[in-house]
Amino acid sequence: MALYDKYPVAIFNSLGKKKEKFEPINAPRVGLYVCGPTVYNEAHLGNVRSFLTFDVVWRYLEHLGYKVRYVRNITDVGHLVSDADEGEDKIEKRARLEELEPMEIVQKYTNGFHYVTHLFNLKDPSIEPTATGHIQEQIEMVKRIIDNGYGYEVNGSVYFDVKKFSEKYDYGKLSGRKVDELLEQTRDNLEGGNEKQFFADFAIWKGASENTLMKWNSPWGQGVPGWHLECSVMSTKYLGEQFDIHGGGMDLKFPHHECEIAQSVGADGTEPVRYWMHGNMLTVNGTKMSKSLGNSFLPLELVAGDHPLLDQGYSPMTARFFMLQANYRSTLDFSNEALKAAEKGYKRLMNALKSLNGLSFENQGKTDYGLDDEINKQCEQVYVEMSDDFNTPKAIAVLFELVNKINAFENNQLNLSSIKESTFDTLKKVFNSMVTDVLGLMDESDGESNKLQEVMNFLINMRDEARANKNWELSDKIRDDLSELGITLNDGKDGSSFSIN
RNA sequence: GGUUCCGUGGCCGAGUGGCUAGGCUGGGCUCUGCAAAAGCUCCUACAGCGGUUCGAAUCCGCUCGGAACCUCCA
Repeated sequence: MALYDKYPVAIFNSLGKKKEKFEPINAPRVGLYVCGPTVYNEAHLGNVRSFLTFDVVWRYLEHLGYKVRYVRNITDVGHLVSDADEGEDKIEKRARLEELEPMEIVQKYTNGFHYVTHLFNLKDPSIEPTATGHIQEQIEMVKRIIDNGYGYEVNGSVYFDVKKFSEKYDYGKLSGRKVDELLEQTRDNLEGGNEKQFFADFAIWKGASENTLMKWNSPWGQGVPGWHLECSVMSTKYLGEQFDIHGGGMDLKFPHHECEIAQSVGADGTEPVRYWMHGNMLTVNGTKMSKSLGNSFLPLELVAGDHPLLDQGYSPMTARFFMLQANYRSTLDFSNEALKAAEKGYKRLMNALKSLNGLSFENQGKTDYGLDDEINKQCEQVYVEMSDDFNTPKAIAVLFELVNKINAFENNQLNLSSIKESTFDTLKKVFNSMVTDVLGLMDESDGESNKLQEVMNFLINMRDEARANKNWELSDKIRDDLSELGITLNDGKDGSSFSIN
């Protein structure tokens, strides 16, 4: 029996706004598509949250035994500044500012993005396709949309005919919008000089002007694909006309994802996505973190603590743990207090992990069935919570209940031999795989060199001698001086150990 | 203006009808040469008002406050 049968996953589907049992189209294979970054500048911590959410989704599904193909794109053309169909290409604009080739910008910020994902221990996706690498496929899709009567050409640009589409299909069902009301609902609906027949129409191919750097040949002249198109094209190409899960930030729900649905249905007549998942925003003082408000910070600023918002630096794993302590569908408010609390909690969790792996089951004593049963139940509960729409905060809460048990075993406050060996094995397996493989938390204190270990052993031995001779003056000096260097000594029953702050 | 969401203890943050979150902080106890760590334990909240119900943080209504989307954004 596969783990995914034992712990069936429920996913909150944005389409319908309720939790549904997750049933892949071709189990055990799962297709997962997530909208990646537009690489025109550096990713900030808010961006990281979304990708982290789906990193854990991917990790957990794989852990349950699914074979997941995770596609996360890089948008390197077609994303326009300001108005979606009127402005300059974001990357091209940046290229002019930095006096670089557009593709240099793409490379630079793609590299930067990868640096960030690795910093936070996000796994590299199965496929990371780019929009510029799929121009031909995008042109083909535009053709199919036109052939089906849902696209029209104006001056070398092609627009998606939302009105026509909505005669037969429900445009707006994902975001809860109604086409009839869209016009009145918009604050500024009088954008002048528009080629569009209906203001809600969107570009699927945008004609390029003479001096544009980024442009490709097409049946409608030189131009660039519309922003929404790449995701439809690449998800279809690598995951099929219909696939399992599509993820992204809340702010992409409309218009981006709504347009994706329209394009796929308009081109191929197929509803593209079974389960839509949307992550919520990271906020600062209750307001969305964004560059324009100046309340965002970059990962390196986070680590260095080099930003007015930050009292101190926080490690990437502290931030990762912090974000996983909240549900992905809730906004999460950033504050120094909260991050400091997360830092301590994270260390507590990792120390317990280290302790657990240092424990070995010696011999079976008299079994405490109450304790044995409790540990088994908590191990199962972690899966139950994760399977309930990837509820990381609840799963972590259960893990902390296990931390209490582990620490008590470690310090002989509970007797390890009072549980069954099989229970101990389960505990070890579940705790390790959940913390490391699924939540993706790494022990950052790793990398202490052997030399340091040797020197510390030397100091600890020296202090033990002093303590044996009741030379408290010397033993306390060693401990206090080390403490000033950021190394804490902990005296346990089986001798002293040290940890680096 | 339209659509949607949220308001939980000192802080963060789970929780959709009856039972418990969890982390951090603060108090107490145990252990310890003293500390630290750890274990145990205490502080027990659901914006306000009304309604439904045997019973509501949880459902409904209103009020107040905040946010997101409608325009690029994870």
